[in-house]
Amino acid sequence: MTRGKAKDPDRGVRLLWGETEHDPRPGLSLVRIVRAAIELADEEGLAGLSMRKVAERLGFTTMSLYRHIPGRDQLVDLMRDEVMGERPAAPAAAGRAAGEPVPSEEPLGESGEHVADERAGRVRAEPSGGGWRARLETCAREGWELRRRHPWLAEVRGTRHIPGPNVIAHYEYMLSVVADTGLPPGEVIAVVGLIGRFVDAEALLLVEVAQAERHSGVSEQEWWGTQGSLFERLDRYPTLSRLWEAGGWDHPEDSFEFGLARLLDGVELLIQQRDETRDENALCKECGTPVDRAPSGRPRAYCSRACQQRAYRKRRSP
Amino acid sequence: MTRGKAKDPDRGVRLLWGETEHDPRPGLSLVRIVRAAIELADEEGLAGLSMRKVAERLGFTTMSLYRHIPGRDQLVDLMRDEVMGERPAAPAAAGRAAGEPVPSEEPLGESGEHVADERAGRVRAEPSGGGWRARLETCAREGWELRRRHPWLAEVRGTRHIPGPNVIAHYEYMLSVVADTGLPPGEVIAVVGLIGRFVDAEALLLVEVAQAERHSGVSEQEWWGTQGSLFERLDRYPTLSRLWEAGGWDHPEDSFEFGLARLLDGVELLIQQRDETRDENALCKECGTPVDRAPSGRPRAYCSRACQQRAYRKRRSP
DNA sequence: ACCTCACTGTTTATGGCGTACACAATGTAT
DNA sequence: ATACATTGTGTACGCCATAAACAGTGAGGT
Repeated sequence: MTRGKAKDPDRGVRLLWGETEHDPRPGLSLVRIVRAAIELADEEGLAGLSMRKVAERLGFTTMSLYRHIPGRDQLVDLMRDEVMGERPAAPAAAGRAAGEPVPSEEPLGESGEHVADERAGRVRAEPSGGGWRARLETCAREGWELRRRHPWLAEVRGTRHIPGPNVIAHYEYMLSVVADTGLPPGEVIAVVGLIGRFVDAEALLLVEVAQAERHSGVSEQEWWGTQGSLFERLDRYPTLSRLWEAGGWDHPEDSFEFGLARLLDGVELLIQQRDETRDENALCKECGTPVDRAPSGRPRAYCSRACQQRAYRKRRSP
Repeated sequence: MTRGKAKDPDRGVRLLWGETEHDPRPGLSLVRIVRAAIELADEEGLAGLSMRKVAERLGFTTMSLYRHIPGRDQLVDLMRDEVMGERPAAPAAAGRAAGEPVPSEEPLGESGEHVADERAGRVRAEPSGGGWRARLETCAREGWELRRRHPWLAEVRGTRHIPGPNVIAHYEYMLSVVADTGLPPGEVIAVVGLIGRFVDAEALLLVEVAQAERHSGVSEQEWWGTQGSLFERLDRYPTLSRLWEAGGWDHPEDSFEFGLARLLDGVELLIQQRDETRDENALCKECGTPVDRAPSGRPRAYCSRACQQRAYRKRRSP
């Protein structure tokens, strides 16, 4: 894979961000290829996605695809951005980033004001109440939901995938949610990355199970049953055996829900810590110099008795 | 991949758990193949690991490998277990699970008491002070370290890899560490899985960067620089721009350290909650019946005023 | 000594993959 | 009408895993 050279390195960007030339003519077109590829990947997974099969599904030869797309990698980028444009559940109108839904060919929703000169990807409709935690959780859940519809999304690996408008819109929104917490920039980015990678990792787990079941014809349980002689050897591991007998594997936690809760808890703790630190490093309300924090007790508002007194006098007789 | 049928489903288990037949004869052997494969994967990644190249490296034909190993998948299983047997940093002697280091051919360490009838994998030397958190963190760090030595380890995907003795020993140890916290079985397993998947996901990130750099010859920075026209389009995303200008990407957090800290914080919180719950569900100190928890305030020690009074009298005049 | 047989390595072949390259058909601009 | 850009096709290359048939080699039994 990815053996092709980049004769025109900008081609990938333009395909994703360029105005969609939706010609109703017969024959191949970018969107048709992308659509067919998504269908195929939905059915057979990303490993089952091949240029040959996409072409077959469209009734063309393999090489015809290359007249529209530089190669397989760019096709995947386009597929990713396409599905990221699907609305999560309730349809949403334009947002603050000059939005207009991007799903090509037919926006499917009622057309709002057209901006059309540049695509900016689908963005969230409104802040949609709740604190950062509820919103971040919703983001994670929508990502999870999306990956249940399009499992291959979690299989997309590699760091050099060009983000399209919809991918960026998602990213922008998540960043804005976390940025509202007042965390420093580096940590905002880290939190968003952490959550995103978590969702992907968990989704990948499910994909792998499904994939193995599909193309082996044997369910996960049955398959492990086949490896009977393995389990006999596990008796000598005390913790393993104890947990097994306690039914730990019979009633497993939902690993997505469990992990998400732990992760959000961890982030919440970080935010609390930062808040405290900020308070402790607060400036004197009177003179502006930094207040040194006390080892315990209520954080001080003034740097010295003198300032405290000055402020008191001001309050009494302004 | 994985197109071979399982004529002998137990073969995989026996290869991993069977006594190592280390024949010093010339020619091929299981261990030689596994060693060569590990070298190759260390250099070229799991995607670069092919039966052809392994055979070439050993000076045999491709098909000769199949006389010793059912297929590529099983080879990967064997490689995984092999490297899991490497000692983390300080060499460790036998543990409680009838340990003996498994790294085949030559154990490399000073031989302790031989048990030898069955392999049980390398296990930790001792509880090695510190609470669950320090120990779990050490586990994660060792996993991280191992994946830096053998990056392909993170690339091993799929749910149907048979664990060998060393893999199981690691798992057993992590389970025991978390089990010590008193969490219910399902949650113990969930925590260990969560941490494990996190380490893998983060390691995979690095692998992907390195891999892309290696076989494209262009560094990550340079490559993204090539996509210049992308960044021009990102100006209209407010949060993205703000974080960019604030230098969020210039001084990024160490995503492994950051994520691990959040994760452990989240787990710690869970454990605290469970402890409180346990206290709240504590039994009456006098009569033993469960105490119903109050919505707020100090948890009650007695189920009723009557029991509280009885206990008080006992204390006064025993 | 001879035959048998298991073990080990080789040769050949099949079907899959991404894509480079030369060629053909078609519609548009000059 | 001619030149040209666009679009689709056919062939070919090198890579992958592995199935199947074949060949050499040494051990055991007769």
